[in-house]
Amino acid sequence: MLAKSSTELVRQQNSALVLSALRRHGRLAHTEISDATGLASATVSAITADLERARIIEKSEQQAVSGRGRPRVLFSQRRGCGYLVTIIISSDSIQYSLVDYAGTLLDRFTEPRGEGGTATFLAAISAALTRAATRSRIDPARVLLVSISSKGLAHPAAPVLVWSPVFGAQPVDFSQALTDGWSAKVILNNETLLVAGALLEREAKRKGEGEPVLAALSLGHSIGLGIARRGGAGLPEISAPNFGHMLHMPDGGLCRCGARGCIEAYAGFYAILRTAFEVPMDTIPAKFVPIAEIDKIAAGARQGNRMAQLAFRHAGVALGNGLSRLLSLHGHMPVFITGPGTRHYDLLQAGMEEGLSQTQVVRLGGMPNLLVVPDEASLVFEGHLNLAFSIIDQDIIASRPHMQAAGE
Amino acid sequence: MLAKSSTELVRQQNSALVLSALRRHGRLAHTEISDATGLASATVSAITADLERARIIEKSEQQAVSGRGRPRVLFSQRRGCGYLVTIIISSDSIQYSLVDYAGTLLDRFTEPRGEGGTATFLAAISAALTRAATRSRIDPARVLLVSISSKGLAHPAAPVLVWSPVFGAQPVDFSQALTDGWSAKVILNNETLLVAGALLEREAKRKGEGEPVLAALSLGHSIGLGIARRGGAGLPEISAPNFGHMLHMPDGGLCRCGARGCIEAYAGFYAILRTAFEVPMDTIPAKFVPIAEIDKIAAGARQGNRMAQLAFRHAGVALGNGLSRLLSLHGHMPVFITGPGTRHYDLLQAGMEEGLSQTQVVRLGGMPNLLVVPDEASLVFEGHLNLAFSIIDQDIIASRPHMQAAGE
DNA sequence: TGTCATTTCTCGACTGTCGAGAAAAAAGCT
DNA sequence: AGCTTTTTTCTCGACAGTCGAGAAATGACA
Repeated sequence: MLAKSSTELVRQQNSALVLSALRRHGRLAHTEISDATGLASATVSAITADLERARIIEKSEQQAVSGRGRPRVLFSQRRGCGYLVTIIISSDSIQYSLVDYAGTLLDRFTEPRGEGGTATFLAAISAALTRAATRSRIDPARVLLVSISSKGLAHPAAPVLVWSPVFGAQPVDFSQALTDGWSAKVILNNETLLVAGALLEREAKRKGEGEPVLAALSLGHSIGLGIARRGGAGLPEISAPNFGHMLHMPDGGLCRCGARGCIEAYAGFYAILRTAFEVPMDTIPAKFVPIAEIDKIAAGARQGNRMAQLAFRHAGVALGNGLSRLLSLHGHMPVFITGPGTRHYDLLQAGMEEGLSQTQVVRLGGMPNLLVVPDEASLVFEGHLNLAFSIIDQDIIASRPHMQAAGE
Repeated sequence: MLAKSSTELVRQQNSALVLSALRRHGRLAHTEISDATGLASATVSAITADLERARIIEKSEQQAVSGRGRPRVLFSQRRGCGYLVTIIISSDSIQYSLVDYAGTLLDRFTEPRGEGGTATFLAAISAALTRAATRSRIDPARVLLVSISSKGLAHPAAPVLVWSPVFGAQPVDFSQALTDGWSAKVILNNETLLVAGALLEREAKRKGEGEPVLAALSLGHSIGLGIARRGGAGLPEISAPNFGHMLHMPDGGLCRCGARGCIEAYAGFYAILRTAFEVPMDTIPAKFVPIAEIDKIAAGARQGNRMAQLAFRHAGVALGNGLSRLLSLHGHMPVFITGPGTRHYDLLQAGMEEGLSQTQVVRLGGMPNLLVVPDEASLVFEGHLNLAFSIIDQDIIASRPHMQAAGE
């Protein structure tokens, strides 16, 4: 059933519009907000007055010199309105970032990922969270959101890691990482999903609207994929398919996940290693492969080593076949390739194109655009900020029963 | 960018809500509308008055006897408000249905699908359309929508068949089927997409809300798949992946589409025939296989014929592998199986489960629910009506600049 | 014939957007 | 210095929409 609408929802929607304009462009004057949102000047006045009264935005100190005329008054988010913590979990370390409501980074530190089970893992995160808050003298209750990303499969609704390279099928419930005094909402997303979201936003900024849909493919020890789509209402929809463990080849090579024939079992770093050294395909894969090892194989391949070349070719074909299936099931879209594996994209490319070219969608719609974007780390953080602040803004607006007097 | 909102959009949204309630339940009284939509009684009064003035709905003649109290006044769509034509294209025939705005079937006839190219094909449709209109003495200008379905790949935006079993990659633009005097919008959708939409609606009616997402799989000469999802705003999102021609096996059997290794080349009727009779896999597939032929093979399989059994098993594995990839890329969901091929589901089932069981998503999330729903034809028509009327209602509401006086 | 139960309709309060013009405030000009 | 110009912000009244409460309508029932 559809949802009913009312005048109050109109105000909510338009307030969200103003906040998102502020997010996208940072510090805007009254007229600029009006231009960016399409709202009438009078409406912008009403909304900014409300938001200012509610201490969500504030008139900026520094005024933009605009030449003649009445000087502009710039609005921006009130920094102290709330805080965000992002946690980026990678195979060997965990990076914590504390960000204020205006989007500026206040603190960042990285801790090695310890040994042990999920309990000690969660305890370590819990401790790090408290450390982050106390170090910047911030009351944990004022942290509105903790945004976590990891490789692996996240539960669609709850902040639970359903499968991960490290803990396997043992679920990790991150909501347990919040101790007393914390009231933040916790979200967990696949890392490459955030990359896709960030790329969609970047493209939209670069050229008006940009791609309506795109995929991000992360190449590394494991294989990740995210899809971002500009939905009907204008807000982006992002999803993280389980691409790395999609079936590539029935009864194929053994994968870390325990299944056989996953894409990752052909295109992950450990798989490239396995093929290059002619280790049997049913060998339990290496837990961790230093990137230097892969670089060595790549160097060999570039110098003519047949098995090394074959390893990359097989990886490319697995990726290409997988992408062809992606296009079959999700429609045509450009693919942005990122992650440490992009260093050896030259060795993968031919195989990928071979793996793609056979399917009907590619024969009809042509080869998809394959673009390499090496700097994965900044994309992940960008994706965190995009997603987290859109949720925070939404929550803040929705949680105010009636704007009315908030006192001054 | 988000869209701005305004009070007028609120009215549009709520009018649509009222109309959709009327669609779903048929003939409703003031209070019932209020209950179904959640709108205040006064609001329902305002909206129904508007819609009545605009001659979109009308007070029904027959009154429901409700016991004591002021008698209820039932509203329903005004039949003459507009008309809908649905065209269901199958491999050997084309079925035309004329439906009035209230959803009642006025006329239906089926014509054999002639020989010849796209031009004669379109001309035949054009002629049939005019015939449908004149036979019921309806001005073609009052047909608001022509909703077409076919197997194959439809263009996401325009009513163009990008690939079809009959015409191959030669595009068919159905908007050319409208001659002078017709002003209807034309939409084209994959047949199985409509099935998925109909199933989603059925499930929602059966139990509150029902499945949030489901897939429909159609088994026949070709293989079709549709996905229906209850979206964030409550309105269903449906999509038709190119499942039948997704890659099953690299360098595999030759498919009708010209590619190799498509799922259809293993699970379509012609593929079952090919395997059962041990015809080489690179043989150009049969244009058309009578269902009796498949029934014969199935009977043989049930009596122990090894090759016949193998044919169905291979088909099942291809479908199962394909579905496992669907779940990997779209998340877990139940699969409703329909089409003439369901008659032999008993022979396919084991292979499908084998093909599904290997992948990580299935190992983690369990085997998806596989449900057989044989009556495909009524699902297709139901899907046409659901989709068409939601579009028609939307258009009607949006196209009225300002309700105001519409005269009496 | 009068009362009752139930539904529909109407009124006033409230919230929201919009366009137009008034007010503000700095730069430029004489 | 004082006036004009220019640009931005603010304010006011008109208009559209929803909602709750209560009035009006109307057939059933005693």
